[in-house]
Amino acid sequence: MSTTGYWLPFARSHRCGDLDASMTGAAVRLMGWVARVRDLGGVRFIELRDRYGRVQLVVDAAERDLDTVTAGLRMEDVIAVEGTVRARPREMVRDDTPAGAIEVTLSRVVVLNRSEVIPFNIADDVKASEELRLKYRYLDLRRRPLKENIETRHRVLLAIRNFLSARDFLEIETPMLVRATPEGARDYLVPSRLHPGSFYALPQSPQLYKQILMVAGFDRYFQIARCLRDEDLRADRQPEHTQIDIEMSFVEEKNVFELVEALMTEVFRAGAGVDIKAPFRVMPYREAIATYGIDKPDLRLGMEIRPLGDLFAGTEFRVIRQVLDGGGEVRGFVVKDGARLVKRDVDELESLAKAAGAGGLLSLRRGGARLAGVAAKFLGQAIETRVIEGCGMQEGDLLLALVGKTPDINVILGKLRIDAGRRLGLDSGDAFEFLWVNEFPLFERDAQGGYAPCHHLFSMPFEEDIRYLESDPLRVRAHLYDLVCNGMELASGSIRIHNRELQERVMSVTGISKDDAARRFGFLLDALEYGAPPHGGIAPGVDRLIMTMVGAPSIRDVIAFPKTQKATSLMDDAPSPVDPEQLRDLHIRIVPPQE
RNA sequence: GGGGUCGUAGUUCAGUUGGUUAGAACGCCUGCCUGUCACGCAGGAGGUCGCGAGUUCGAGUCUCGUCGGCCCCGCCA
Repeated sequence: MSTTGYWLPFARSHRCGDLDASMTGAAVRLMGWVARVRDLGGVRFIELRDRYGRVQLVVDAAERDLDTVTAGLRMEDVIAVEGTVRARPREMVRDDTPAGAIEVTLSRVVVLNRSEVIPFNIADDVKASEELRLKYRYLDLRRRPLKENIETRHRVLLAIRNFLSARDFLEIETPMLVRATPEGARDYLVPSRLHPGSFYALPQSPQLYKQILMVAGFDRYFQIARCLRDEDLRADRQPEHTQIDIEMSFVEEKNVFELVEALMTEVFRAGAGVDIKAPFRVMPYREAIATYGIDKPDLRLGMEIRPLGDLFAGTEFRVIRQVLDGGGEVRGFVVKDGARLVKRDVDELESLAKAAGAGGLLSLRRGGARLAGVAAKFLGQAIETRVIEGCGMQEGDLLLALVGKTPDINVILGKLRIDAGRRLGLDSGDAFEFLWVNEFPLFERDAQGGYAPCHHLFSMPFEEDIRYLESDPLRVRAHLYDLVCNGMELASGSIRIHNRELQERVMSVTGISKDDAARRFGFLLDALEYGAPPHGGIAPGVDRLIMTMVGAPSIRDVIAFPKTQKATSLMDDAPSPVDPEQLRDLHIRIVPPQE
């Protein structure tokens, strides 16, 4: 009988993960990778691993042929084995794995393929650098934590398709080669061979197409859509990400909320086996900024930011008095049991505040009936009592506060709050705190002093704010909403504009003339004139959803083949130079970067 | 575009004020070992100190540049 070969010697009867004590006595044919070899001389143990689990194989040295074949085995060799499941001797039973009570005695071993000496161990807690792991991604993906993330991702995508399909949503594919859009994120461009000098873009999102699908009468659409943006990367940003693109006709904001709440409930059950609480809390943008200094607050942290001016009123402390007299504010938040923050933590928080533009950081700790801290001696018992009571400070609680102008100090306080929460470990744990943030402004100031869409151009303004479109654009709120979970923006959507005239007015606020609009978005504007129904939608990001669900620190942990921070793939070495002939076909000449 | 940080055997790391032949653990190879499960024991091989300049009698160590990984700001979802 052959002991090596590329062709399967027999059919697989079970997976390693199928075996447990109930299988004792069964004849099995397994295939998988050698995870470990323990050679005791007279007996050799081999741990066999496949996608489903691990099982221990046993070879007795007296079995000469088997001994010879297995003596040469190395980690990650691929083998096929035939054998019998038997109970382990009582004192050898392990209860940390399903197959811990049994082992397989072999009658045949075939080496299907050898492995080179592996560059790093296939262990749950890998020690190798991420650089190495990305180069050998196929080995990294054999590790259980990464494998389980990919499995979770599959279950989530399946649950999404089932959920939406059961509610009459149609999955419709939109093009990958689309028209370039200069505003918003930078496009990935694709040169056209048939049209020298012209380019397609890879889609940043299917936004325009899904709106046009609404005009086409597909009143419930979804797509598991890949979206591509040529922007710099972060721990939660990749050049291509996947979103669940959803659009509906004849709906209001609350209908979208209800749908997504039901979807998330289903998805967290399928993906993580967790029951989440719905409906989610809803908070206007203005309140999120005022209370948390950020539009995607992590509610797990608590520590709401509050105005403190009244509590400090009448203080002789110059730093505070001058700001209050000058129309500024004192704002801050209470760190529960802030004694857990040591002096170095507080010093680093102050550095963070100063780096963000604050003059300094007020830190006051309650000790008995008094406050302790650099500023405390300028306050006096009366004000200290007022602050302790007004903020509800318990023994050991720490008040962190800034003085200055809002919203500046609020944004800085928001950063301090997150940093303090991280130092206290409040951002870990298995809770999921969902939150809708809505009533976003339609516009924000852009770098040139003009107006840019806060989100995108197509969101419907509040009816009562439309009159400020031209006179005071920043005052215009829109039916724009984000779904936030644990400080992560999980989804973003809006009710869209379905009227050409209004759409053109909004565009013109951002500096897009009617002619520009017609040239660049003419197909959408035209479509709006042929019975476009009121519609709206949302797009939850799959990668961030899985990250949040499994607690992954990096988006790379939930994508099979991710890019590095410089947007390269270390495994296949993309991007790469191409042959001159390919460039000639595309009518492209390379201009080397200037020195 | 900017800031921070890391880069030394296959891997993870140590390496003193710049000084003889750059170490350890795991992995790998050889031998021994019949109940291991991070098996154990003995021995061995294995290095362009990311790359390039510079300073110096002498550079893993100091300086400059450069490449790459990661985190952050800008940007972006």
